[in-house]
Amino acid sequence: MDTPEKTQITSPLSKFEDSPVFSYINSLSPIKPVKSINIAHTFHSLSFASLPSVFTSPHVNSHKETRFLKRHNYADLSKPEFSSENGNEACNDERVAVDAAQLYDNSSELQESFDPGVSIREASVEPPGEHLKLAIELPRTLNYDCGTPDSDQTPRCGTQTDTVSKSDGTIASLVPFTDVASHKDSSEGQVHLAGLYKIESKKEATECDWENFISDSADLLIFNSPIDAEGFKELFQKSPNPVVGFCTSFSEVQKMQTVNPIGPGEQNEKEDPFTQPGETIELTQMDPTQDNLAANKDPNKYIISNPSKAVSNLHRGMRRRCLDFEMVGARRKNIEDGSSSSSVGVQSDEKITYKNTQLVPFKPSSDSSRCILPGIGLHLNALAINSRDSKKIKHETFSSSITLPGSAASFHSPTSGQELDESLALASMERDMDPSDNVVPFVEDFSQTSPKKKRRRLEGEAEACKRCNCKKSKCLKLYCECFAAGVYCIEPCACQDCFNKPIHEDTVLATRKQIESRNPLAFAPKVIRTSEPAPEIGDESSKTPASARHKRGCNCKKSSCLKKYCECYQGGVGCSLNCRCEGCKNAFGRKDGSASVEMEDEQEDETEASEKNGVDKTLQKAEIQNNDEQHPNSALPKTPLRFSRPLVQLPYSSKGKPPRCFLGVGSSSGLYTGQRYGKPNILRPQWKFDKQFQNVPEDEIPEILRENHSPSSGIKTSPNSKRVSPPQSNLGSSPGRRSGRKLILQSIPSFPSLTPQH
DNA sequence: GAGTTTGAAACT
DNA sequence: CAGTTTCAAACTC
Repeated sequence: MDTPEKTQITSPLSKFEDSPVFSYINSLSPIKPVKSINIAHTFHSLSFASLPSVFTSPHVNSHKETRFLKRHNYADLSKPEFSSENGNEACNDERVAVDAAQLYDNSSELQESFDPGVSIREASVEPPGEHLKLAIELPRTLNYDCGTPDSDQTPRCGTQTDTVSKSDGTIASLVPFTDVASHKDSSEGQVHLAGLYKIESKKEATECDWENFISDSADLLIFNSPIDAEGFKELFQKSPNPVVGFCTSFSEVQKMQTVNPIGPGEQNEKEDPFTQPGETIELTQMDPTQDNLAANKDPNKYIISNPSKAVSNLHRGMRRRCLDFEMVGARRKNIEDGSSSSSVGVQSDEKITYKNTQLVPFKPSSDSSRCILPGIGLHLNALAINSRDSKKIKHETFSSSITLPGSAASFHSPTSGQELDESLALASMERDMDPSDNVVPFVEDFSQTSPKKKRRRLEGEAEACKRCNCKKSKCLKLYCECFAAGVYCIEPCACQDCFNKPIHEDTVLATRKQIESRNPLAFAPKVIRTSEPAPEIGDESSKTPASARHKRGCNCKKSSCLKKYCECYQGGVGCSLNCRCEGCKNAFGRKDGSASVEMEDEQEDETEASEKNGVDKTLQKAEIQNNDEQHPNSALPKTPLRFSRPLVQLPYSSKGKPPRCFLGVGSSSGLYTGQRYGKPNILRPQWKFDKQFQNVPEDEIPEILRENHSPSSGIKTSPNSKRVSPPQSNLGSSPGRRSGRKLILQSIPSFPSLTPQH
């Protein structure tokens, strides 16, 4: 502990322990000093362990060591009994370790003190090196954590945490805890983790009822991130070392539950910056047996150990714009930063979980950008992972996660990618977007490796989300579909040097602002829809078939507006006067207004349904005419994304691409910001949803649109836009003017955008 | 899957 | 504001 208080306290304590008086007292007390305890491996030992922790003297260190030793011992010792007891001890040891960490300032002292106690136990079983190593590392890590203001000391250490957190403030607090612990292992769990507590009790009953434990823990874990939980499960199940003592496993489990990918040893290594390289090396060498430690030698790796890998993979998988919990993200961030505390950090996670289970849905944190959706699974935005990496990860695990609000956990089963896709799709389908929801669930296809393939695949499927393939734009320009849609790039994206990721949030937002400064409507939906038939839209537009129009109009020269090159066509809208296209043959409506399939339908139907139908018809016709990819709305029913809301309602089919999965984004900037921005505006990705006309009942119309802006008005506002001015500007200009007709930006209202958040 | 075409976006 | 370049999607083979 960096804190002087601790050090002060510790030193006296250590002195006290060292003092003959202390030894004398120990001899008198029914409880024997840790050393003796260690030998006995009995509950008493546990209680003792707690005591030393209080004192923070070398005993503490010994305990730490013992903990690790215990692990090994367990490994060596197949006996369940020992394991259970040891586990208890281990827990105690951990606590002790924590305490020691606080005291750790004098690492040398710890080591020294540590040696004797440890030697007794360990001598037989393990090489002292490990213990020393562990002891050293732990205290360091702990110290580190303590030093960091942010570090969640309490949460980090499941049972241990309590002691740790308390220790920060006062050592005394530790004492009671230790006492409790001494009585029962479970006591620790009680203090901090109810869920854990159960587990511990189970331990006693059976050494390794891991599955049960996992299942139990899973519940707890789910809230944090279902993925993690599963990952943990996998870890446990897969754990190559059955040997791992119960205690060890338990502690690990806790850590794992906490979502900390890094195992204890690993964590230590990460924290290594504090540790001296030489020491660490020695220790690792000392313990060749410990896979985790050895593997973890690489400080750069988040997770080395097998179990940790699974977890890490899972986390990596969750990449997308949305984060499960900020907490998680924060944690990860911390980890990345190196600030993350070791095992302690993990434990903290646990704590958070059980405490915050409620929180899970969503935290509006400062980091909000990451967390878009409440309850949405988080993609480790915090972790800056290259899309490439993610791809790699995919193979191992479902790289991308779907962030479904609420139930993310359910979806994150470590199943095959297809299953995930399906589950995701289902989830998305099941999940209706609440008007309040900022985020729109997006589903991604994990199975596909190449973006194109994915895209195509998804195209067929209404659900698919778009993925970009940017190579030079860094996904920070409107060229990038993801960026344009206001969403972060995700694993499936094949982009290179992508900056459109949560890690680069600042850059993304800055760029976004910059672009908006140039063109306020840059992120506005490209297609504007009118509730009523086109007449409003433009002079000619009135003739145009589609109720919706492209805000800027197209500029097609060669495609005759019959291919997706044409944004109007792509959006399923007819060309309007604003269009400068040549040889327009837009199936949805020619610029000259000649071909309007929809006109009739639209005129008749102002209602959503009617409009939709019209759209569908138009689309169908278009297909017929063009033989293009587009499918009529028929896809709609299939679309997983069908949202209760209008946003999603539009048939994606019109576009070859399914609407991209987007996170709900509030204002234009909002996509990235997500909830931060406060208003749960309906966000639509301009994206392809926009393009498709959506008839949105007024009710459904985003507040922004309703309240303020007639869409048209918004359009007009664009100062810069040459094109920006909507062709329908006439329409838009007067919201009230035309009977009830409303022009609505399908996509998220970008206008209020950027500013609100920051 | 690679290469071409296309038009929007960005730049000058 | 117009012209040019850049870019990535759409498309073709």
